[in-house]
Amino acid sequence: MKYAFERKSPWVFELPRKGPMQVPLRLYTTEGMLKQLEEDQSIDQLMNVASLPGIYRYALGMPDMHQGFGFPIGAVAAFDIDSGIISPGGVGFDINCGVRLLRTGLSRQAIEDRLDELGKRLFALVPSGVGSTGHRVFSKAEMKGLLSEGAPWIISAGFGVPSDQSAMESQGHLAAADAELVSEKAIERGRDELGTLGAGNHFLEVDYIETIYDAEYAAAFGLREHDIVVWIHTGSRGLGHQVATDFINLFKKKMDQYKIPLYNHELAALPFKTSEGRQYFAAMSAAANYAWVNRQIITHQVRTAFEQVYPDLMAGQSIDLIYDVAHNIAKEEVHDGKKLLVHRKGGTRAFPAGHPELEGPFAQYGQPVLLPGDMKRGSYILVGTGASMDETFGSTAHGAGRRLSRNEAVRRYQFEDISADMAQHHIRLFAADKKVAREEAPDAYKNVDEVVGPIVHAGIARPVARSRPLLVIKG
DNA sequence: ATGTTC
Repeated sequence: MKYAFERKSPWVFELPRKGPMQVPLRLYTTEGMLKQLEEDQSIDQLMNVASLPGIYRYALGMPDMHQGFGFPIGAVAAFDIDSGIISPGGVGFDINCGVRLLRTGLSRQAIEDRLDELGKRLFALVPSGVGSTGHRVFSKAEMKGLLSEGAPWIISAGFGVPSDQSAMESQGHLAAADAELVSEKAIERGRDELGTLGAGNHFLEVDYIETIYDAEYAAAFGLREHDIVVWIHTGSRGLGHQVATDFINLFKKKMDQYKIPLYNHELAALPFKTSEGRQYFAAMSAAANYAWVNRQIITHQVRTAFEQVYPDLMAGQSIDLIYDVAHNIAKEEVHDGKKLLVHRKGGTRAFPAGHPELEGPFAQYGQPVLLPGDMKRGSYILVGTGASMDETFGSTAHGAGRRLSRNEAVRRYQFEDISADMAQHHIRLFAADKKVAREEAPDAYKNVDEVVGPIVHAGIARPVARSRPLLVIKG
């Protein structure tokens, strides 16, 4: 073992602070997955995060952790609001990359005969792939509106129903957003990309509920065995990427001035309470609003596809949003009675019942935690717990997490083999780009069952249900 | 992740 981790429990491993580290690292994982982490730079990256000013308690790694830009993916770090930093690399390039889950109320058996047609309609109505553009271009004035207001803006424009908004983290908008701090270049990149999936790990999936782990919570979230659900995973596209690029460049220039140590050239950070820190937070919030609008337009397109393909079944039937989570974001939250800036980079909020930020049924049950796996082995729906508030700043993992780099996956897997293997499992794959599909080969990811293990055993989320794919649309 | 090397 290259690092001197102490085993706090079978699922929690701690690396004591040393050198410039202000706090220890704490990893929620297994012995086996911890060993794999030594093959990339993610532990060193998390040690750098633990060395940043104002970090509170520990730097957290989730079981899906792997190497990212400056800051690992599958990591959570909270900083004192007054003395701590904010880091664009701690949010990620795809600001408010996130996941939403829809329930259709239709059974697997009912939709099976027209699945191919559904796949084709979804593939046509939801543009995917690098550089994909949407069905309409938004004006600059419209961009300012949606960047400021988020999901409510696009729902008012007719894409969705008011009840959608109450099933979104932060109700689909961050009030700190300031559209004036999003560069012209970022706005220009974003005007024609709304309603598009993008590439990489982004996807649209039609799944069926395979297993219910908790009948009461499944019923509360409207999940029934064999029912069809739709997963949407995408973010803020080129706009968010441009905001991240703009502010990483600005931050790098200013670090010396604010005397923030640069442990790695990718890990730019500035005090939150500086004009630059606040500016990034306001621009990040606007990009987060854009991502919620993006997922909302895609939701509208999914509803349209189901209505077109199944007009008979959809008569009197609505497709409802179960929940929408952000997994690349920084938010002001209160933990241990302290105001903190929580960075979740590939981390899902997992607030429990009774949390003051939750409303409606979620106040009673806790928020749904949406944890997608790879495109063959399916995904989990969990629920937030009190232990996540006590231990992980109300957070858990965000997905299976990569096991292999994109390049390594392309070297190992051929498109035809992936497609044939998925067909064997009765999964139809619609891929905009064969190379991207090879990067996303199921075996390039950790086994989602193995990733969920430490979460469930440590109690930082509770399992509610598991779904398996039938149709996969990939960028 | 990304108008996939501004």
